[in-house]
Amino acid sequence: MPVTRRDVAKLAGTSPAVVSYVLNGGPRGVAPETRERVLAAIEELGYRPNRIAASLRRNRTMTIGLVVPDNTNPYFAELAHAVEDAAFDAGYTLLLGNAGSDVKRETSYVRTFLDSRVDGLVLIPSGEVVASAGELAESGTPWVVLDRLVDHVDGVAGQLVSDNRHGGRLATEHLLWHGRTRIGCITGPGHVANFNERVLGWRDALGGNGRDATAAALRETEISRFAARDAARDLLQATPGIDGVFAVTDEQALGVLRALMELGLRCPDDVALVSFDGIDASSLTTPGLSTVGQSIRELATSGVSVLLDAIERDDDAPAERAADPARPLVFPVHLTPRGSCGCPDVFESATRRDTGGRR
Amino acid sequence: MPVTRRDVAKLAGTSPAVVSYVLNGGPRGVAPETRERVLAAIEELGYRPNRIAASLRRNRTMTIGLVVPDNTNPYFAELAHAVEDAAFDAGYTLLLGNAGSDVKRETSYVRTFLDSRVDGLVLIPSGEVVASAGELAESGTPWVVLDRLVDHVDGVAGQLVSDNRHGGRLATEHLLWHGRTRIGCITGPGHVANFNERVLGWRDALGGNGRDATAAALRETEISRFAARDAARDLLQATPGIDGVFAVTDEQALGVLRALMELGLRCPDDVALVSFDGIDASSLTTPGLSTVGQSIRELATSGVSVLLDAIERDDDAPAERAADPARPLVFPVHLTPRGSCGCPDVFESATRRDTGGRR
DNA sequence: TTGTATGCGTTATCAC
DNA sequence: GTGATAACGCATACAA
Repeated sequence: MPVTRRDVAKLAGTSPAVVSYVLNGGPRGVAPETRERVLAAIEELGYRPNRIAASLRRNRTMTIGLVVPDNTNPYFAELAHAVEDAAFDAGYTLLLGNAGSDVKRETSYVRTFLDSRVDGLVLIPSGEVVASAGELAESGTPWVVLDRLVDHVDGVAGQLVSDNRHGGRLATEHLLWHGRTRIGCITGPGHVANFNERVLGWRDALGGNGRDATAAALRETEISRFAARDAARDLLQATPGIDGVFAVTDEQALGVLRALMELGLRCPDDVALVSFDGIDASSLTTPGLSTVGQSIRELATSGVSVLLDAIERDDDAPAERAADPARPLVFPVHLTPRGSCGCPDVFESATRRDTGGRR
Repeated sequence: MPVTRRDVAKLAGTSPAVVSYVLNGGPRGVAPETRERVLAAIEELGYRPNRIAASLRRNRTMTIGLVVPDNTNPYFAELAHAVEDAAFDAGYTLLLGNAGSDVKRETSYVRTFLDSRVDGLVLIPSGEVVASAGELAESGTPWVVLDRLVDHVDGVAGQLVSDNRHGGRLATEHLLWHGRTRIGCITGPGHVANFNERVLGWRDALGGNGRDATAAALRETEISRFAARDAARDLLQATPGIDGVFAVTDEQALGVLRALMELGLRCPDDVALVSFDGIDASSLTTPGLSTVGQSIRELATSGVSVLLDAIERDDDAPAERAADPARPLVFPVHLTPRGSCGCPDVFESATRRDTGGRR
C-alpha cells in the first residue's frame, strides 16, 4: 500500500492539489501555515512522489537514453561516464543500452527507449547508418550522435565528433619526426567513418613526405586489443622493415604493444607506436602510450548540452530548429607524447593527477 | 500529437480495450477478424504503446536500477555489462548510476530509482554500509548487493560475492610456490570488506608457511592504477628485499607493473606479481597478468536472477521471503597463471578467444 | 488563498 | 466474444 498525495493531503487537512503546489513550488502559492502542515505530513508518512505518474501527466520523464556499442571498451566507458555526469548534473536519469556492434540490438534499444518516452537520446552508432533514424524522426524525440559520424540523419539535433583526419596526420607526422620511415597502420572496421578518416590522415602525412602508404602496411581489425594483437603480429611479420605503427585506437595499441613483446621487438627502440583516443589507461602502460587525445569529457558534455537545448526548444516551439544540426561539431585533438613514440616517458603521479584531473 | 490506443481503436472500428488484448495477448481472447483490423490499424498509424502509462497502470515498470561505483573501472564495466545483458534477456531496461565512491551520490541514485519505481535494484556498494537500506526496505523494492559484502542489510534479497579470502590465499601460495619469500601486498581502501578478506588470505598463506606478514610489506591505496603505482614505488623502495607482490585488484596491478618498469625491475624475474579479478585486460598486458579470476559473468547473471525471482515473488505474495537472503552467495575463484608470476605466458589469440568467449 | 474536477494512456473489471 | 468504464498518481485549469 503505497502512500500517495491523497494520504498526505488528508493528514495535513488539505487537498492533494495543495500538496503538489508546495512540492513543485508552484504554479500557485500556498499559505505558509498550510505548507508547514503539508511538509510535516510528508515527513511523517515518508511520502515519495511517483515519477511515473508525474511523467505521464507532464509528458516529460526526465530521463535520457544512451546507446553505446560496448561499455566495456575503456573509451566508451569514459564517454558514458561523462554523459552520465552531465545528465546527473542536469537532473536527468540515464537509461543505458549496449548495442554490441549489433545493429539489431541498437534498433531494439532505440525502440524501447522511445517507448519509455525518454526526453532525449544520445547515440553512439554501431553501424555505418542509424537504422532507427526514421523511427526517431517520427517520434519527435530529440537525439544526438556522439563520436561517430553517420549519413542519413535528417532529424538529428546534433553530431559531435573529433577531428579524426587531422589527428591521424598528427600521429603519423610525429612518427616521421622521430625519424621513422616505414610506418604501418592498424585500423578498425571499414564501415566506421572515424577510422577511415584517421587512416586518411595517416596517408596525408606519408604522402606529404614523399612516401607512399601502400595497402601492404595496413591491417583492419575489430576494436579489440586481442584482434589487434593478431593483426599486428601479421603486419610486423609480413612487412619486416616497419619501424613505426599508427593504431587508430588506444585499445588496439594495447594489442600492438603485446605483439611487439611477443616478437621480441622493443618499443619504441625497434618499433615506435602512436595511437588515438587518449583514454586514461594510455598513460600507464609500459611504455606509456603516445596518443592523439580526444576531448572525451567535452565531447560528452557538449553532446548532452546540445540535446538538452533541443529538448527545451522542443518544449517551447516544436517547429523551431537549431542552426543546421546536420553539420557536425568537430572537436580538436591534441598529441600527447609519451614513451611509446620515443619521447621521454613522463611519470604522472596519482596525486598530481587528482588535483589536475577532470573538472 | 501522439497516436494513442484510442486512435487505433477508432480506425479499427473497435474499442481501446480490444487493442490492449491483441497487443498483450490477453487476458482475453479476440476474434481473428478483429485482430487483423487492429494490427492493420497499428501498422498504418505507426502506433507505439506508451510504457509510462502502462507502468502506472500495472504498477510495474520493467526497469531495474544499477548503482555502480565507477563504470570506468574495467572490473565494474564488465560487471555492468553482464548485468545489462541479463536484464535485456529478461526484457528489462537498465537505469545506470555512477556513485563514484561518494555515498551521498549513491543515496541520491537509490532514491531517484525508487521514485522512478524500478522493479528492482542492483547495488554495488561504495561504502562499508548501505546508507539507503532503510529507504529500500520501506519502499518494498527488491534489491541485491553485488560484489561487495556489507553489514546491516536486512531487507536485501541476496548478496553475491566471490570467495575473497580463499582467492587471496591462492594468489599468495602461488607466489610461494614459485619460490618467492618476501611477498608484499597492495590493497584497497580498508572500509571495503573484499580487500580486507583478500589481505587475510595473503596473511593466511604467509602464516601457514612460517613467514610473518608485517605491516611493513603492506600498502593501502585507492582502486586506481595511478594510486597503486605510487604505492608500489613506495613499497618497493622502502622494503628492498621484496621479490613478490600480491595486488588485490587487477587495476592496481597495472600500476604495479608500471612502477616496476620505472624502478628498472623486471617482472617476473625480479618481482613476481599476482593480482585479483580476472578482467579481460589482464590477459594482454606485458607480461600477462597472473590473476585470481572471479566468475564475473556468473556473479552478475545470478545477481539479476535472484533479483528477478524476488520481484516475481513480491508480485505473488508480498509476505513470502527467500531462504535466508542475508546469507551471501559465495562464488568460487580460480587462479589463472600467466607471465607475471613466472609461469609461461600463454598467448591467447583473438580467434580462439572469440569462439570460446562469452555465451 | 483554497478545494474540485478533468485528463495523461493504459489495463482490467464490468455488464452485455 | 465484445464495448463501455473506472482507476493508476499526479498536475493544473477552474470555480469558489
